[in-house]
Amino acid sequence: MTDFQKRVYEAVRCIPRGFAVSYGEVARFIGCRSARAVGAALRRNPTPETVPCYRVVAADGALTGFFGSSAAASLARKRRLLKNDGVAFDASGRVRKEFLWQWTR
DNA sequence: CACCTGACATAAT
DNA sequence: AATTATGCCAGGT
Repeated sequence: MTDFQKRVYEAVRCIPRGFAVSYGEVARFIGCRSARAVGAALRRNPTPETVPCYRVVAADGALTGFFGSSAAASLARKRRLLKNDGVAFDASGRVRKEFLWQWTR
């Protein structure tokens, strides 16, 4: 477990139920300019019970991957978890903007 | 050390 | 709205 990964997981644990944040937002919060690096850290989530990685989505609300895969079935699972949290989606399957959250600056 | 690959983001076509 | 080009950077090889 690298130091970078710890920072990512710690940040993601703070995302409140019923909201989603973008990879870029997580990156910015932990002081990194690469959203891709965040995705790489979440690619293999070691503790799904304590790190709700399904609450992390693309900047436009799209679901780009889950459980190490971007397959439709994985994304559907991710969508179900978010829905279960009360998050709503638009017609094109993206998280509605009013459910996108971010750390207060 | 030098590539290479992405669960990304943004600007320019 | 959709596609392309660039920048990004941690991890693995």
